[in-house]
Amino acid sequence: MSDEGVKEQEIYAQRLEKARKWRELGFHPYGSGYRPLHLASDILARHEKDAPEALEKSAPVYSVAGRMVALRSFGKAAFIKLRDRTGDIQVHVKKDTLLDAFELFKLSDLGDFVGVVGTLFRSKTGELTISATRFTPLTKALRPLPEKWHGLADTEARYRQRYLDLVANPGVKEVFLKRTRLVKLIRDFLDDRGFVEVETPMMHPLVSGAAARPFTTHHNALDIDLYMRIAPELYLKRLVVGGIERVYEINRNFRNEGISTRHNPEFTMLEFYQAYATYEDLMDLTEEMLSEAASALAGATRLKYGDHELDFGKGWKRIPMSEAIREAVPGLSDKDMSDPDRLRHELLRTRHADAEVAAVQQMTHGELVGALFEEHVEHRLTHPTFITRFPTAVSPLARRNDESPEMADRFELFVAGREIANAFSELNDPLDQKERFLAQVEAKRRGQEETMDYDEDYIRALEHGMPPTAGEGIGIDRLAMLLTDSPSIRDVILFPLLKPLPR
RNA sequence: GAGCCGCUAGCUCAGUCGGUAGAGCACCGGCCUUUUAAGCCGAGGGUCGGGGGUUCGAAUCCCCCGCGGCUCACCA
Repeated sequence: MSDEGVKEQEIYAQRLEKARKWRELGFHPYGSGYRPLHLASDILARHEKDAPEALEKSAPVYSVAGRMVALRSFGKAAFIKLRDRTGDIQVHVKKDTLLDAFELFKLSDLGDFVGVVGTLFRSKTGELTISATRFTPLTKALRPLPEKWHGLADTEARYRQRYLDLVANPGVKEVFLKRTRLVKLIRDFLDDRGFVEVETPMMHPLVSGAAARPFTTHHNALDIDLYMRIAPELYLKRLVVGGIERVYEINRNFRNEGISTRHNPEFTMLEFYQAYATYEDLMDLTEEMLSEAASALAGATRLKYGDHELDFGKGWKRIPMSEAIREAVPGLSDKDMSDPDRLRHELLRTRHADAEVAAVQQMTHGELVGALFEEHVEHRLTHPTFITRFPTAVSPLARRNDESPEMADRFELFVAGREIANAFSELNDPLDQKERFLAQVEAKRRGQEETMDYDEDYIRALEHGMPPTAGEGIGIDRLAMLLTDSPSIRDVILFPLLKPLPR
């Protein structure tokens, strides 16, 4: 506490002193067992239409408890606002009515938790208000709340001290409640369709399921290094092999990469797998699931996200990646798309730095297509759009297309210029999967960091037979961003990773 | 990892040309028994992110560092 200003220490000491006086008067400043009988929003709803005279006649008695979030004092009387989990309700305290208990009120501060019993009336301005006949101190807050009008604006403080952000900034709680409703809605949607929710390991002996750099950890008793999972994919597909034909998991993935407004090192992913389905079936399913989510959470299938208006109404565009690129880059013909040199030339028009040119020179055909897509198409996909037909080279777990084996039966869903979902018909041919793993191992040997390990047991599982299956991953945080109009992933993660403060 | 912007009282922010620190809220004291950011009077509160430099004099100009935000890169 040595880094605090003199004033904050003073406030702290003053409030400690008030807590001591509460004790003297027989009230534990950190007591327990107090049970309020009513909730703020229930009371307000029940008497919404009651006229002042009617209330005066019936004089209903209510008992509430909450944090004191506003205080307007007149010396021998005051209006305070109590906040419980449902909302705020105004309380009027008067010396005449409270008698000795008025002393308890005078020893309370903004931020304290108190319990109040009293009769409901309408104040002069018409607001439903409880006139306190009993006032019970419950918890003394030793530190002051942030400024009442502007709230807590400092972004870093908001993330580091989310508890204050939640108290001081209206709307923050709403965002997180919406996120919770989103997850519940997805669970219900999948459960209704016969999917089974499971939990698979977060600590993996191998790096698998995605192209990403992992966190490493260590198990002491076994004396082995483990990787925090970057994706649950291979475990979930083992379960399909085992007969859980529809399976899903909503859980954290960990990727040891940069942090940005769209990236947190740990993020929540929905992954689901459905036997006897194709990636095309999953486009239908995704469309249904997300348009339902949008209507339920945002109230409509059209919703505002930043400067965009997004239309989640059904009938989303489905367009092969190479076609999307040709639309965006007028000079490219269908034939050009299969000519790596032509694509390389196209990419070099915008990349001039030595390192960039060198990177382009090394790219495979599939990587060139991917790079062109990211450069010319991705950011323009505002409304939900399925991009299909990804190069097999960048889809090591996806099934080859029967007509063009160099392309995979895969799609990614883009909304507001961002990837929201990634899905494909699963590769269930163990021999092909073995080759793809070997190619990954070879890529790692060449120095590529984001590659998968060879997973022998997974091949073994496939050798026992996995039914034709399609699988999908949906980034829950990013979806929550869209549905809550949040500009940063940190606005939808309660405690995003921040650099620890020194000392 | 790179670029740009920011960091001043507990909170939200001013601070002019370089002249020695300000407001509102919060807090403390006084007045006030129907307020809605209550009001009126008074007081206290500062390592101006840290360090170094220029200068008679630095919150202000220069350099280094730290932390954060945004953009880019990597990625989902």
